[in-house]
Amino acid sequence: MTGSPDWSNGGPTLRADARRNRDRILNAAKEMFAERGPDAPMEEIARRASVGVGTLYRRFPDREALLRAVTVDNFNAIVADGRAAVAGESSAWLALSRFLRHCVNARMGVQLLPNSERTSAIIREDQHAREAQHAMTKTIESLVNAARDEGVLRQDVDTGDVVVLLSLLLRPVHHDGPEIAELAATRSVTVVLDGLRAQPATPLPGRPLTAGDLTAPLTPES
Amino acid sequence: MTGSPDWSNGGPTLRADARRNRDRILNAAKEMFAERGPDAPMEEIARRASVGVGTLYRRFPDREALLRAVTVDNFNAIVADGRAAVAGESSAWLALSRFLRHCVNARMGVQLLPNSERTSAIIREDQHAREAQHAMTKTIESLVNAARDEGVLRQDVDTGDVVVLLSLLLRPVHHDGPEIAELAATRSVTVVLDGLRAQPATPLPGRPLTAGDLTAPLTPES
Amino acid sequence: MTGSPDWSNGGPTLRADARRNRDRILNAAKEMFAERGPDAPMEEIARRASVGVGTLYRRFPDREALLRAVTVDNFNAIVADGRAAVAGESSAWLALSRFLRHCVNARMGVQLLPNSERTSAIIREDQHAREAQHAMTKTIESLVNAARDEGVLRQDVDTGDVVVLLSLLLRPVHHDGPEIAELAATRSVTVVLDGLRAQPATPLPGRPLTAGDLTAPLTPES
Amino acid sequence: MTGSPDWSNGGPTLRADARRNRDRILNAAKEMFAERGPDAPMEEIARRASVGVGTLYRRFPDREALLRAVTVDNFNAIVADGRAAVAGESSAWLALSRFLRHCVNARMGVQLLPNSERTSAIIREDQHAREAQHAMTKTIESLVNAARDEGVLRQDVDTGDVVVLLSLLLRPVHHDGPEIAELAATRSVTVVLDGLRAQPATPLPGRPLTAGDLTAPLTPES
DNA sequence: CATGAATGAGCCTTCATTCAT
DNA sequence: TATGAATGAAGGCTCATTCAT
Repeated sequence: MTGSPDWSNGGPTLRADARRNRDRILNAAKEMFAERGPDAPMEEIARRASVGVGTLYRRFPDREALLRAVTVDNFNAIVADGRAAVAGESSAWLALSRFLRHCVNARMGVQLLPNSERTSAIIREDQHAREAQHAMTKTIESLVNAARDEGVLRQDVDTGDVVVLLSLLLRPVHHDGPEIAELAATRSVTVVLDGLRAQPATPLPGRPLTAGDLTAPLTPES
Repeated sequence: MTGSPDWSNGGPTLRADARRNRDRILNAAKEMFAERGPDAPMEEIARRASVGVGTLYRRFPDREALLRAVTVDNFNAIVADGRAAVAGESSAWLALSRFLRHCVNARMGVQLLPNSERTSAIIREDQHAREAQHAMTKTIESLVNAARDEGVLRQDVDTGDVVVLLSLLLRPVHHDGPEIAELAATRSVTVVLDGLRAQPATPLPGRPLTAGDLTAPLTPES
Repeated sequence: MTGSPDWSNGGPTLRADARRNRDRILNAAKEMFAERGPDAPMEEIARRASVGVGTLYRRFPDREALLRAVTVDNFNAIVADGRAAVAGESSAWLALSRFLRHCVNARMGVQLLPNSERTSAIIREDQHAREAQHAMTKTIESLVNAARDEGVLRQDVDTGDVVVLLSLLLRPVHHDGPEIAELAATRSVTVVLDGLRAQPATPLPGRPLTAGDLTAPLTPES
Repeated sequence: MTGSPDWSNGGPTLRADARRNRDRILNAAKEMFAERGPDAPMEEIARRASVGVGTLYRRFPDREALLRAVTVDNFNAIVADGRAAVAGESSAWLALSRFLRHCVNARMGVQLLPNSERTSAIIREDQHAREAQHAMTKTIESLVNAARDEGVLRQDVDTGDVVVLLSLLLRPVHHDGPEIAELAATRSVTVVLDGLRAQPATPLPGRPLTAGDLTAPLTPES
């Protein structure tokens, strides 16, 4: 949940308790998908949300719907992070950098991401998800453009490259303990950020990946 | 398959045709696991190997055994890559760099990796896998140490860090076409490699991750 | 609903609006059972009656109760048809004939009939239904007896035979369009009626089926 | 099963035991569908066939497939009955009459019939079923035409009318015991047959229903 | 009272594994 | 030994029924 207003999720305003259930389910699903992948048993998700399966299915007619909702919510969270980063930092590079670090720290363990096979399919077929993805891309795009214009981000990089790197950093990796996991995560982002700075040792091969290289165009209807 | 001699895989030397079957199955499994994850249906794996399920189960008593075999084979492949890199390059940094690039290009799409949750469990419980992982770690360790001693690899990095980054780079990401996939892969490694060079802009947080931080100690028996 | 007085249905006189709900539900159920069989989802029935499930369950404690009510109502409708036929026709044969035609036309598509397995069970166990069925049988019996006495209905036929044939004619049959359905229905009754006339070509096998052959005896209590 | 040769059912010749299982399942399904309708639990069907559910599903990928197979088999049985009737009787009317009686006696209790809603859908979408239905219609058509030409069957009747009446007669009706059931069945056919004879008292309304009125045209492919 | 949300039992279907051919 | 059939446990989903609002 991204603190988005009532009507952003379950259609026309839900009864208070129903709304609460919807949120619990969404959170449980997010965790479960992160831990055990997109095939995690529905019943376990329900159990973790302290809800009967029936309730889960009333809110999300099938697994696809649930995956869709989680995907959209993840995209929204990223957008929120991006905005917060811009608001809270003095330079574009610091904003971008804070943004990446925050995504990695916060979502450590999320498994439904930009660029998983399943996510692609979801986005391809769902208007809602397409919009959320578009918003996310736009957010990252403005972070990237600003940082590049500022001259700290290397010039041969574009939005798509950053999205790809973010995707990689968000993949759940298993570690033997929280301390190691924490270290691995923060050190990895740092290395990547250093690799993204100007004065690069190695020119990047090919051409910059743009936002459009990764996202389906946002069609009006469909 | 890594062209490793007979005895490295299926125990006591197999008859030629039996051996051929084992290999077909292993390859089919590798592809299948890469494409559809570690829960890919056994029957599909058998079909892709052009073999009956029965035959598959004769060779690998259950899914775990198959996963184990694929894991070991993947580790071995990495070792082979590492050795080839050392042999083929004039400096340690070039070797490390070629090694990472090669892993990423070759295994684009592999899904059973160092540091997936399942892989951890397999390694924890299988002597064979443990040895293969150990060999892999040793290989990477020597690449890393040499490159750092040489002064091109940043000093605040250790083997574990590189393993983690390699794990991330090996995650399968879905892209809309082979061209994008290719670009995304090579550009990502390049950014990471640049991030791994000396004269880093940002000191890495915490302490270097060592080989031991990521791998279970190699116990005599099990 | 057969315009029967208040007390014939929902027990002690219902408030006007409550009564209206009961009727809407009953009608919805009748249609639904006709179209999709006795297992039609309760929620759909409720929806068609423009009522919440809760309301449905307040009126009819479970599916059985609803089936019972529909069954009774169907029996009552048949009785009413029979009486109307007697009143409106000059000869007993014409009355019987009009009765059958009318049942078929009106109830084209009803699925809860005399002689479905489920109906049998309902009648066996419900005093109310038993009485309704008894009334229905009596009505048909008098039509049949009169027509036979008159000499137009063949002599080797009894009430049970007519009930069986009526049951068959009332089964819902699917047709590709309303015109075909209409033709099929009216032509079928006509053939059957011709088969029921005197001067039969073929003596009927066995013995006449009486009313009692088909209906449970009407026990005082239950 | 209609004693049809090996290859007429389960595709390329099945292993002997597999074939036996297929037949047991088909028979069990036929009985089950007859007794409890097309929603009868798959597990019960399997149990009655003394087979695991898995086996059932290996042979018939889903309920639809099973329904299809039973439908086709029922059509085939009717065709066989028709041919036997022609072969065994000296006049066309006797053949038609024996055909109807036999269908009714033999299939007393079958529930998947020409002209149930579900059957219509199956035929609409399955080439195989469409052919079987077509064969059935052809068979009945020749019986009907011959009998009408002979002058015993009433002239204002066509194939479609007979198919409709047969459909009605085949509906499963519940009776309190086998004796009553037997009587009801044979007496009903007899009445109908008498209604189908020439010198009808009542001209049939509308126009004769032809074969084409009831069956989808047999398209070359699908 | 009316409503619609929550619950959980039940049936459908898939697939890992075993076993007869 | 290779094959593919049979089995049954596990998980998806629906819907009858109960209960809080």
